[in-house]
Amino acid sequence: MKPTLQTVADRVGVSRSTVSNAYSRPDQLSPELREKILEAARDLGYTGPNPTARSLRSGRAGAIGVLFTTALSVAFTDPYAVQFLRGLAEVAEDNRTGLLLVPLRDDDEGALDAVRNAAVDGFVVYCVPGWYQAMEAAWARGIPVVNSDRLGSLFVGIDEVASTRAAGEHLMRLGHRRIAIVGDYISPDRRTGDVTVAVEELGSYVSRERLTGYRDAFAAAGLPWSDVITISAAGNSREHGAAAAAHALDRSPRPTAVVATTDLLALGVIDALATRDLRPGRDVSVIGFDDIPDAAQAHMTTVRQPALERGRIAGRLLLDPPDDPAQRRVVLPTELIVRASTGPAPAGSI
Amino acid sequence: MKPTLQTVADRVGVSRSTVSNAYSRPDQLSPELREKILEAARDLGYTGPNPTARSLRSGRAGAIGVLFTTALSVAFTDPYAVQFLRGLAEVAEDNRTGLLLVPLRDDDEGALDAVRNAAVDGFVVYCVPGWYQAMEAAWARGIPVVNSDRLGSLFVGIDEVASTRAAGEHLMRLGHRRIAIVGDYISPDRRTGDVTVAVEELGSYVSRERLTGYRDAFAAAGLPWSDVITISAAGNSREHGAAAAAHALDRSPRPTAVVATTDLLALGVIDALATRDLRPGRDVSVIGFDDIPDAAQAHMTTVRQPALERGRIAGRLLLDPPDDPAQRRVVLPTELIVRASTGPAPAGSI
DNA sequence: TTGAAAGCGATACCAG
DNA sequence: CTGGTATCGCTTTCAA
Repeated sequence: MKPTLQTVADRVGVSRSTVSNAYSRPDQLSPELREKILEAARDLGYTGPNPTARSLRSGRAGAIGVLFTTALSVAFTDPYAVQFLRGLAEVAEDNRTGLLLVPLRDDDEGALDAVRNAAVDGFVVYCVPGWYQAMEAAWARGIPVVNSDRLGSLFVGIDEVASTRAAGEHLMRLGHRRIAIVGDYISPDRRTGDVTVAVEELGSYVSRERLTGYRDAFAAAGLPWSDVITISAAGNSREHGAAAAAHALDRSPRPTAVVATTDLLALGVIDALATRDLRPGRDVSVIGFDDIPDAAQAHMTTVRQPALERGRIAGRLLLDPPDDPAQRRVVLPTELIVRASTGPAPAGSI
Repeated sequence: MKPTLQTVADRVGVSRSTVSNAYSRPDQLSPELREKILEAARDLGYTGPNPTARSLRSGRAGAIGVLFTTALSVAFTDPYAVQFLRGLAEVAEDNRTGLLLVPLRDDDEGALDAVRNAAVDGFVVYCVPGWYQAMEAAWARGIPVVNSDRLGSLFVGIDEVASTRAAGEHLMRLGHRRIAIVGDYISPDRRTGDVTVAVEELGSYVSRERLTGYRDAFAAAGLPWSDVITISAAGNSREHGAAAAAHALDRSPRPTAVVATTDLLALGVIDALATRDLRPGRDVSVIGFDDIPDAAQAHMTTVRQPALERGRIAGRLLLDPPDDPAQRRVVLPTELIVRASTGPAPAGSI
C-alpha cells in the first residue's frame, strides 16, 4: 500500500491540509513543522503529492499535447519541426508544463481515442491537415487548440501566400517561364508524380497557400498556371524531393526553375540536379522554404520563417490565451533569402 | 459549467455507471441505450470522460515519461535517439499510451519538480548520467523506471564493453599502435580537449564502458592505456567531433587511428580528416558507434546496435514488468560492421 | 497557523 | 443489463 497524504498526516498528527501545504505552499506553515512533516514523509516513503490527483483537483493537467501526423522519425528529422518544438518546449518548461506527444499515425479510432484521452491543458497542432477527424476531436475537448493554419481561434503562423509570392516574383524578374513546383500533400494519394492541381481545392492548408502565392506571382507576370508543372512528392524528405524532381528534370524542354514547398524537398531537388550534372542557379534555379541550416550550406535561395519563435508563441498562446481576438492570431514575418541557387534563366530558354 | 458524466446521466435518466459504461464498456449495455446516451452527450456538449479523473480512479496515467538531459534539439538530431524513440512510441501507441517528454535542462529544483509532477506510469531514461538527482527523484516515485545503463532493476541495453573490445581488437589486428579516442562526457567539465582519464572513474556509464572495452583490447595486445590519447568532446554532434579530432590530428606523430564513442562524433572526425586532406582508412582509421544511416554512407566502420528494438523493449518492459528478475534485464546483441574507414596502419608508422 | 468539510469527475464492485 | 455506494488522493475555502 503506497503512503498518501493522509498517512503522513496521521503520523505527524496534523491534518491533510497541513501536509498538502508543506508541499505546495511552504509559506503557510512554520519551517519547523514543515521540516517535521517532510521528514516523516521520507520515513514513510511518501514521495510527494500524486500528480494525477493534484491535476484533478486543481484542474490543471500540467502538459501540452502536441498533435502531429507524420511519423515520429520524420517529424524529428525535419529541422524546422525540431526548432518549432524547441521553442514550444522552452515555454512549456518555464511554466512547469510537460509536452505530451500525440502522434496521429492514421486518422482512425485509435487516434481519436488518443486525442480524447490525453491529459493535457491544450493542444498544439503541428502539421495536421484540417480535414482530420482528430482535429474535430481536439476542438471538441473544449480546451485551447493552437493551429498553424487559419483554422480555429488560436493561431500562430506566417503569411504563406505573400511569402511565396515574393519568391515567385524573384523568379519572374530573373526571366524564368518554364517552372516546376514540387510539394508534399498536393495529391490526395500522396504519391510521387505529375498532378493537375486546382490550387483552391488543395486539402492541405500549407500547400494550398504556398502554391497560391506562386500562382499569383506568375499570373501577374502573364504566366498562366496551366504552364506550370506541379509535381507531388510522397513525403517531406530529401529523398522524396529528389524523386519528385526527377519527374521535372527528365523531360524536354527541361524547366529552368524548380521550386519546392519546403527546404527538405528543395535539397532533394538539388541532389537530383547533382546526379544529372546540372548546376543550381545556372542550369536550373531552385527555391525552398523554411531556411533550415542545410539550406544556407547548400547556398539555397529560400523563404526564412522564424521556427523557434513560432513554437514559443504557440506555447504562450496556449498557456495564456489572450481575450482580445486580435491578439489570438499572430502572424510572423518572413523574408526571402536570395542565395546562389537562383539565377537568370539560361539564354535561349524561352 | 462543463457537463460531466452526471449531467448526461440526469438528462437520460440513468445512473452514472451506465453512462460510464457507454463510453468505456460498450458491451455492458444495450446498443439502443448506448446510442441514446451518446446522443444526449452530444446535445449537452459532453465530450467524453475527463482523462484526469479517469486516471485517478483507474490508477493508470496513460503516459510514459521520457527523461533526457540533452536539449530537445540535440536529442532529436541524433538518429540513434530518434530510432530509439520511434520504437518506444510504437509500443506506447499499441498500448494506448502517450509519451511525455521530460527534458532535464539542468539537474536543479525545476527538473526535480518536473519529475515529481509528471503524470506517468513510468519513466524511460534516455541518456541521463546516473549521478543526476533527477534519477533519484524518478526512482523515488515508486513507478517502473527503465534504464539503459546497469542501474535499476529494469534495464535494456547492450554489452558495451564487449562491443568496443571487438572494435579495439580489429584495430590491433590492423597493426595500429598510436590511437586517439574521442568521447562525450569523459571530462567533468565537458569541454573540448585532451584529458587524462581514469576509466573506472568516469561518471557516464556509456563512456566508461565503451572506453573500458577499448582499453581491454589494447591491453591484451600489449598497448598500455597511457599511450592512448583521450580527448573530450563538448557534446554529441558532428561539429563537436570535428573539434575534438583536431586535438588528435594536429600533433606529431599523428595517431594512425581515431575512434569515437558515437557515430556522430566519428563523422566529425571524418570531417576533420577531409579538412586536412587525409583519407579515412588509409591515412587514419576511424571507428564510430551506433551505425546510424550516415555511417554507412560515409563507409564508416562502426558497432551496430539495434536502436529501434531497444526502444520497443524499453516500452514493453515499462508497461508490463516481468516478475522474473532475469527477464527484467535485457541485453541486445551488437555487431562490428567493418567498412572502408579502417585499414592497416600506414607503413612505418611504428 | 491549523483543521474540518466539501468536492474535483470518474470507475470498481456487487447486488438486483 | 442497470444502479447504488464507496472510493481514488488531493486542494480549497472558510472558520477556529
